Amino acid sequence: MVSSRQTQSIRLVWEVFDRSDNAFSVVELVQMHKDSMNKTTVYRILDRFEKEGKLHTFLGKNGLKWYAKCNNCSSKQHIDIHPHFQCNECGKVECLSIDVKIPKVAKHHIEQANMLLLGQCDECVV
Amino acid sequence: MVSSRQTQSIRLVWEVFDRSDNAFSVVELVQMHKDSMNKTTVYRILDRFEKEGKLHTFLGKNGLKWYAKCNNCSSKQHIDIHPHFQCNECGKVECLSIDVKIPKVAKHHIEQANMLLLGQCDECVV
DNA sequence: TTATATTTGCAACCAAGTTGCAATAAGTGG
DNA sequence: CCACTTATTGCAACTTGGTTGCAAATATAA
Ligand SMILES: [Mn+2]
Ligand SMILES: [Mn+2]
Ligand SMILES: [Zn+2]
Ligand SMILES: [Zn+2]
Repeated sequence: MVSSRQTQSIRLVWEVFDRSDNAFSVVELVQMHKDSMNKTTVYRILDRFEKEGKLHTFLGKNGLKWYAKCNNCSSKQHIDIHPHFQCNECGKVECLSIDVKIPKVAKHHIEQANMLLLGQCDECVV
Repeated sequence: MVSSRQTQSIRLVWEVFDRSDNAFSVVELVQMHKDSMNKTTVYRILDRFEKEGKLHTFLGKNGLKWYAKCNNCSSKQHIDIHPHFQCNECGKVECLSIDVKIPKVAKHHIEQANMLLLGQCDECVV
């Protein structure tokens, strides 16, 4: 279901993404809002933002869910599919605006390619 | 820790992989051995096989852990890194022997690229 | 066959995520 | 400004995948 009311909690969660272009894990998001709302609420709001095309999600290296702002997506479709990077040192996650060409596989129909790059980020690289 | 004894349980878990080139989720593996061993044992044996370079693991579309046979890996290193495919219809997972060239990202050091392709497998494609 | 160290079972635990339902609070119209 | 309707939230309980500590079992070397 898509949000139809502008609540305090919705504003608070959105602010985090509005102020930064980083990706945030669901664990961070629950943690940073733990004094102002229930974790269920955080999960539900993130869910709605995704359905509305405001945020997109992907899985980090341990299968943890991450959220980041969308560009030009809508409740109709998510169009900004791109690879993500996660730093093995500090754990930070970034959206990468590079194109991955989807490989062809005989007799298969490929709909989507999820790519997660692992390594050291600009702050952790030696 | 690497196996130093050949037990019944170890033999049973290995047989599954020996008989097929499929990938198996940890959930399937626990399920199929539930009458002959404890789930903890399954987890521990899979763990050892990975450390020994007999199996490699990766995450499927819901963050679930999957295991598949290695080719020419050892306890020293896993060398057969490749993309995986998961069918959106039947859930089946396959190792793909295709090369993915690792993209360069400015100021980052990329160590590894995990790629998961999603779509319809040969049996589910229309 | 015995000794020893590895492996296993079990029960309890943990973390991420979900559900049902009652309470609360946006938004609407009067 | 007030009442009403219904979306949203809090809460507690639950589910699932995965881990841990420790005592019991068992593979192997002597
Ligand atoms: Mn992204
Ligand atoms: Mn594989
Ligand atoms: Zn870093
Ligand atoms: Zn299929």
